[in-house]
Amino acid sequence: MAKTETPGGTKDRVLDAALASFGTAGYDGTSLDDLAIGLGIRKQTILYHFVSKRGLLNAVVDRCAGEMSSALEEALVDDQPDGDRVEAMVRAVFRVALDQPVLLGLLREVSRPNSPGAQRLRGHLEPLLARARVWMEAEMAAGRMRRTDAQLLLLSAYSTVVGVATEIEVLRAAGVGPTLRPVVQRRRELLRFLRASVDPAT
Amino acid sequence: MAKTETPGGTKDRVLDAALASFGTAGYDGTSLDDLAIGLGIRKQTILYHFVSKRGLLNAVVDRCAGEMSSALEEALVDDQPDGDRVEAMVRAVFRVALDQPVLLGLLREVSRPNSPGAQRLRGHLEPLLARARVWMEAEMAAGRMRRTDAQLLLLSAYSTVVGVATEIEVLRAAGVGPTLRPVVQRRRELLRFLRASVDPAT
DNA sequence: CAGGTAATTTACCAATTGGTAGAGAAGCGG
DNA sequence: CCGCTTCTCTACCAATTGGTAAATTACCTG
Repeated sequence: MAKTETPGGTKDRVLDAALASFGTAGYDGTSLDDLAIGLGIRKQTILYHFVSKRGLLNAVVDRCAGEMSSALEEALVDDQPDGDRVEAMVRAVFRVALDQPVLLGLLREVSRPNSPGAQRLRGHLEPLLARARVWMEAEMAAGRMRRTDAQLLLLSAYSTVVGVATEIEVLRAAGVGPTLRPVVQRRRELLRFLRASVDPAT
Repeated sequence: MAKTETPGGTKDRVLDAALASFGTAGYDGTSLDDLAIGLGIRKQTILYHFVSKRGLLNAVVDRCAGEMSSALEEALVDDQPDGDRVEAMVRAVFRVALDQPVLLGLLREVSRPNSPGAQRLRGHLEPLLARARVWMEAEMAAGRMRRTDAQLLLLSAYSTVVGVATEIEVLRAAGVGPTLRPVVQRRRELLRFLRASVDPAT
């Protein structure tokens, strides 16, 4: 029967609130009671839908990883076959970061080793990373990309992107308004860095 | 009188353990009871020395910020007057990161906005950042450095450095041994990035 | 030895936490 | 109207949490 989960339903509202709370207050800093009160419902309703707090985190991680993945897939598909795929992906990720900053907050929270949900996130990201690594190695073999450690480069780019979320908040705290400029500048820098790491001419 | 705090004393042992726990399990994920048990003492002993959990966090942050600051000061002082100060500072920070990875873990934990201790960390870092900004702006005015937004550049470099801590752990989780190579490579990349951002010729 | 101070401990406590058990609602097909 | 499923609620609980109060020990000094 596969009920298509009305977006206005309780389950989705809980997911939204949980994403925001996990991303800002952290997993341990989030209490199911507070979460429920904020939604005007009772804690048991949350537990009914997600069994346990851990289950809720898993659901949030699954959903975010899904959104991020499909954003990347999209960027790879409807782009010109041999256009700058790297740039397309970076732009896609930054677009997500701007549309839903909380998502990067969660990514940051959950990408800490020993964090609950870290393993699950890896499960989602690993196939993506594997594909990217294979592609990069093919490019390097074909001489279209400078020889370098693909995994390290990817990890570096990843941490840079996640770092953006933090920076935006830190800048805001430092009095630099929530303008677009820092993000755009950061994206430009990251692209320059990636091109430099990738350019076979160097 | 200023008792010079014997390094083997209980207070320092608590600080060490708290640093490790806050940096890996997070502030909320750390319980005073567990901390005490791990040290073979009672929780009240911790509270006697640091009044409250928050006080303990503040003490840990103070100590770490102090170590980081003095490492930076040292790099700036005993270096050649107009040698590559940027490189000296980067090397200093990476040295700290390698000697005490937990320290970067705490930095990461505490640099999350809305985190307890974030404000205190800012209090320590702000004067450093201000000095660096002033220096950079002077360099730019003298034409020895490319015109760019000093604050953004510093923030970018900062988040990159903090990202290293995570990466090391993630790599280890991914099966890449705790070798020096990733760190060295990352440092090289960061330096290249900084030079590119700074080079007036570009 | 007296006595004060610093350090650590035992004994409790109120509040919060994630979670269980079960009772009502609400809607729906027969 | 009945029975079934889905969803939400009230009631309760055991465990853990940070923290207070006071007793105890260790140590130093006069």
